[in-house]
Amino acid sequence: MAFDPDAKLPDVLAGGYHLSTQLQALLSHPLDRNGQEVAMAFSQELSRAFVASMSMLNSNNAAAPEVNTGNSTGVSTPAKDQRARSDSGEVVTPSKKIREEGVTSKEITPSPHKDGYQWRKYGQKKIQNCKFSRYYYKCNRHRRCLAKKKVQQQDGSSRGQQVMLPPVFEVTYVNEHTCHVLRANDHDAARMVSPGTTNNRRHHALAGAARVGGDGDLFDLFPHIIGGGGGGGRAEEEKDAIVSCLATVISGAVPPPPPAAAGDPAAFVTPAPAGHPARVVDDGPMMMMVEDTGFSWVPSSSFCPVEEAGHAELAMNRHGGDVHKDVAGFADTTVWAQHTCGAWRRA
DNA sequence: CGCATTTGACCTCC
DNA sequence: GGAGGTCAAATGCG
Repeated sequence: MAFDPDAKLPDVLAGGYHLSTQLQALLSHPLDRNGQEVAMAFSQELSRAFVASMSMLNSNNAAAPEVNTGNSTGVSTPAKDQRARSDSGEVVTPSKKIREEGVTSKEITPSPHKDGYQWRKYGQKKIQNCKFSRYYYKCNRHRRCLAKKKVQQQDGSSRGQQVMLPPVFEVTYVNEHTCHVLRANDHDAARMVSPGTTNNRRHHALAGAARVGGDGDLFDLFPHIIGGGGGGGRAEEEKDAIVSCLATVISGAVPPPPPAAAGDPAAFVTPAPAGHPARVVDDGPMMMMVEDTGFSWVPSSSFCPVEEAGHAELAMNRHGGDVHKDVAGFADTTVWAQHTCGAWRRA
């Protein structure tokens, strides 16, 4: 299957979804050599589908207003409107505070909370000419971390999709994360007082950050990955990671766990680095405290957790129920259906 | 009871 | 004065 360069995003995604279901069916049985080759072919097509999709998203982000400007499409932009569009278009007229602090980066993502950080919501604002409210978050990893982000859901209704697509969010990062240094200092200070006790260490970490999931968190596990906040190459890294992970999981012929029960939005499956218990800080509707081993922050194939998925199926337990996430989960509408921010919460 | 979220009020800028 | 951004008291949840 080749992807028509003129195909529309919904078509490509639908094709990718179809491929994934075929692949799942194929992988549900032990594979002989021939079966592996077929699976590899499927996986390659699947990779192309995702690359094509991301390429379309990126190109839309760069030029086309239909993805980037919410529900205001193609209208003239007087000065007043430019301000309203400042977070989604080329024209940015940030407030004094934002200007002083500086916008670090922007990205369009279906999973605005999957960036490896823990965020605390501190505000919500109805933005003029925007269908959805804007949400304001501060880094919750350290009280003194200056990093912030704004999350604005794009109006998907104008995209004319024929299949269900996840909502797209524009995430604007403001200020670099300083929590690494702050946390390191805290850890050093903790060691000075009482070296080598995890309880002490946990005590000095931010309460919300250290409380969940035992010792390690993403900083501890992947400090080289979760470096600065909102790096410029994030999208490219995501793409590479997705392609690499898909190729890896298929080439390894790792059969995925049984698909989640239909209609259960909380049921998704995730791979995880072996030996590193993944943590769901919050799987609530807002997905406030993230992160798990989601693809968003995995920068390179060298750290693809999927390689170990076969023996490290991750069970994230919360409220007595197991929550799983799979490599296919990022394309699974059941994931995004759970956290469309205010759109469905306030309907 | 502690913490996160909500939300109206307030501040600043244009 | 309107709009975006932030604050902080109120509220809800575990």
